[in-house]
Amino acid sequence: MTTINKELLLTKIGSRIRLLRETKGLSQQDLAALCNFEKTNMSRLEAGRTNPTITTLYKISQALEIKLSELLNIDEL
Amino acid sequence: MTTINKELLLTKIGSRIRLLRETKGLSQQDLAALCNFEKTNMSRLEAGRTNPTITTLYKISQALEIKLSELLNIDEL
DNA sequence: AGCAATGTTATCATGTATGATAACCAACAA
DNA sequence: TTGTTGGTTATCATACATGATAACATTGCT
Repeated sequence: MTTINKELLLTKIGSRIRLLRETKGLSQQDLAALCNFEKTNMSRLEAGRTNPTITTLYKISQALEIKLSELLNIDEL
Repeated sequence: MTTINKELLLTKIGSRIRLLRETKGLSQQDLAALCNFEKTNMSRLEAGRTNPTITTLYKISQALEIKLSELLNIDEL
């Protein structure tokens, strides 16, 4: 259980969202729409350029039809 | 996979943190110290009176020595 | 060539999370 | 009584997430 820094944490989560989104064949636009926000904000999230709140991540998990814990199921975290 | 409202989401997460904290025999003070913040902020979090960022939740998971996905492993979410 | 789709960055206003301090309550021990 | 521990709430300043718009680059299609 090694602690990683904030930047790495955020990029890992962003990459995880991107992976799951692409697996479902959705564009950033599509996923953003399902979450009721703009594609620009999805781009920012996936790039790890923001520190999302749990409600934002929950909206994404719902749009991806997975559990919140699955969205954040990243080996290193 | 039913969508719940924000307030319920936050109280469920707060309760989850409290449960895990008490299971480890830690006071709010103890856990807050491990996370490098004040006990008042831990109280606020557990009460669901704030919408935590993922970095805050990550700090807590590290302090509790569990994975982030385990911290958020709540049936309904 | 134009055009639509996809994704990115910059920027802004507004709301709110965080970090901190102080005041308070309850339970309990000295 | 006094002091300690555990927890709560109110409040404040500062930083930043969110929601939104605009501008831009690519790619691929017609």
